[in-house]
Amino acid sequence: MTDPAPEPPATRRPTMVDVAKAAGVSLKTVSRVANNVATVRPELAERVLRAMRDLGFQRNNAAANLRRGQETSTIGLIILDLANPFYSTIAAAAAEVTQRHNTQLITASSGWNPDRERELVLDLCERRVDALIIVPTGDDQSYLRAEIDRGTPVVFIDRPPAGLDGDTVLIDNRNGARELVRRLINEGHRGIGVITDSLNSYTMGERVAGVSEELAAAGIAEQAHFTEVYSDKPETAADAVGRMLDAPDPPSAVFCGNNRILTGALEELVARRSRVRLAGFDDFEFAHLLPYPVTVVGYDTRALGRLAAELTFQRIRTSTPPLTNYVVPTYLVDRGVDLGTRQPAPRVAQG
Amino acid sequence: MTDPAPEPPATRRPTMVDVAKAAGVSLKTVSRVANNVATVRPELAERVLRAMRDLGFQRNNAAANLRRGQETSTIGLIILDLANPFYSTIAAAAAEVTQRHNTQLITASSGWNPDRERELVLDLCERRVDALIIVPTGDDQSYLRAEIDRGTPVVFIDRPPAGLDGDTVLIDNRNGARELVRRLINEGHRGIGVITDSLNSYTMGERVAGVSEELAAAGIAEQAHFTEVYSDKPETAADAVGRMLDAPDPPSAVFCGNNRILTGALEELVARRSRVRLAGFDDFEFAHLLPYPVTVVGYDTRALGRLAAELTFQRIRTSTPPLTNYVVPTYLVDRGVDLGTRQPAPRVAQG
DNA sequence: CTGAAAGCGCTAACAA
DNA sequence: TTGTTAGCGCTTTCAG
Repeated sequence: MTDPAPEPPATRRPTMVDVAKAAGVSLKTVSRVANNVATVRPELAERVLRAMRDLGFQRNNAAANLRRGQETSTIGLIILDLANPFYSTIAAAAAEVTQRHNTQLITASSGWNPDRERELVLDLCERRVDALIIVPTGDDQSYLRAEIDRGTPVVFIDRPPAGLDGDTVLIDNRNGARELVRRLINEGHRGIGVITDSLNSYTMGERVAGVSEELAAAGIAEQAHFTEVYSDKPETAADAVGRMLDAPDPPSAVFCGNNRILTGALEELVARRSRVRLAGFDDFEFAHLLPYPVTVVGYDTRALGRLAAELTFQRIRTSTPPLTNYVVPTYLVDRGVDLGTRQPAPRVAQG
Repeated sequence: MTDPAPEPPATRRPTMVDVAKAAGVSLKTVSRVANNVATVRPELAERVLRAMRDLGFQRNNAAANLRRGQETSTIGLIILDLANPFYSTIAAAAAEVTQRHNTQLITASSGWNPDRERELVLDLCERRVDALIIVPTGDDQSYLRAEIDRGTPVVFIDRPPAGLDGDTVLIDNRNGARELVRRLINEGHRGIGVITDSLNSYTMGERVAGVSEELAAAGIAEQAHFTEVYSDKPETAADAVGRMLDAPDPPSAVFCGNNRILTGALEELVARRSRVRLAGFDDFEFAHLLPYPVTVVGYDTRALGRLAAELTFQRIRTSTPPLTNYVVPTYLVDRGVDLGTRQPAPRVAQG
């Protein structure tokens, strides 16, 4: 009357107990083999390995980590937007480092939303990531205090945290801006237009501060035209440049705070067949093919991700050393194609 | 003589037991509160929540999942290279969908290495991801059979798997190529140059097949010049175009298999101040600013990631429906700036 | 060298 | 409504 114990459903994953049964050894021996403990008789080990292969055994790492204490071999990376090449480059560089440490990276985008950032931090902490790398947004990261005290290394990247000290890896925005403006000044420009987006962000604030410092040093601060655009659509920047050029005392050079503004401005200059000097922040993949000569501030984006990840592993190893702050240097590059003065009205394809 | 039991070290994370003790309730009540089970007296729940806040409690999700069975709320995404905007766009779109499902995405790059792909799959399976989304590389994904049978949904993206059937989300490469070639033919071109990289990849194979079909349909297959380049450096493509144009019977139009080849070819055409018709695959962010008119085959890259992720959740919900194969359509777009014939020798900045 | 028992932090049964 | 007990799959004592 009693049926034999039904076989476990085909879908169930084999556990170490199953492997032990199949190999005719104890659970512990299987565990030892799985962890490459040397003190197992080769013959037994062989039998266990065979059983593992036959059953398609895959250790449940969550269970192993649970018992073992910590070390999930997972790091959380919170960036602003993975669709943005700047951040995806950072993510790729960081992933390359974590990969070498047999650690996976969980990359999530906060989308410039501080609440979302907090949610993500919480979620990642509940997954017990070994460390966090964060591009902070908003003006308060003090909520991380508790987590850091609990021993989770946190490294900030691209922007420093607010309301809290922490390890950082930043770009030398201020110096980059200064160098670029110095270059324009050396070329003889005096009336310089400056187009930025919201100065609320640390990044843009630093860049503008660099511009201002250099203009002040040259004593030509009053001849500058500062404009802030409130949308990252290229047309907005195009309009801004247009207005500058149509003003009574137009600038002979324009500094753009980032590459979106730069390309927007460029479209306007191309359309006007202008020869105004164009320069700005951020190098990018096809910048050398822009249809207008530009000088841009470049930097090693990959270094940001790489340094942050390396610093992270350093912290995982030995905690509570002094705060570390890396600064990635910038350099100037000439990009774009100088096609000279042209006759036909240029056509800019829909973009 | 007996010291009092030492307090747990400050670093230890509080568990539900700690919370229960602090709130003066049982472990299970804490668990219920943590899981929003409604049947807890509000007053007790309040006490528990307070204790949680005071202790800074964060549930250990690994432990919860372990006990609960499956569902780690994690999906694995294996792409070829996160640093490539095509793949990071896919990752971003997929992440957006998983985020809505309260699921984190672990994105890893195989770097076109089939062994690495297998390692990553194994690692992700040991983490018990709920599903896998894979851009396959190499010519054998049959090793995934066992995993799929065990119930892990696997969706393939951009390329179909080999040695195995599976859900796929692909681009309509063949038709895109056909349409573009048809356009060139309609414009009157007969001698068409075709530059591709290694035809070993599914993607390029499909594109070239589309080109060939259309050329054959027009009866001008013999007038075509096919060239395969073996490096993805732009100069290689530039050289290839150069050789085509210097040949006895140069093409009047050139079809490039991807955007790296397209930009490489473009550099050569700009340098020669050529007016050869240029066209190719892949639209990209700043394509509308290329200093040369081009027509490219575009497609909704985000749709790839989005559809794959959505399909994945569908599969997690209800397994073993029939195989699904999405095909993302393509379209033609005109890009680049037509600056007409120009006088000064163009300067292409270092790139 | 091997195994039995305990327990990581949590949830699912089953009482009370 | 609340608590008790068992146990997820694994590793860690500690005996054999």
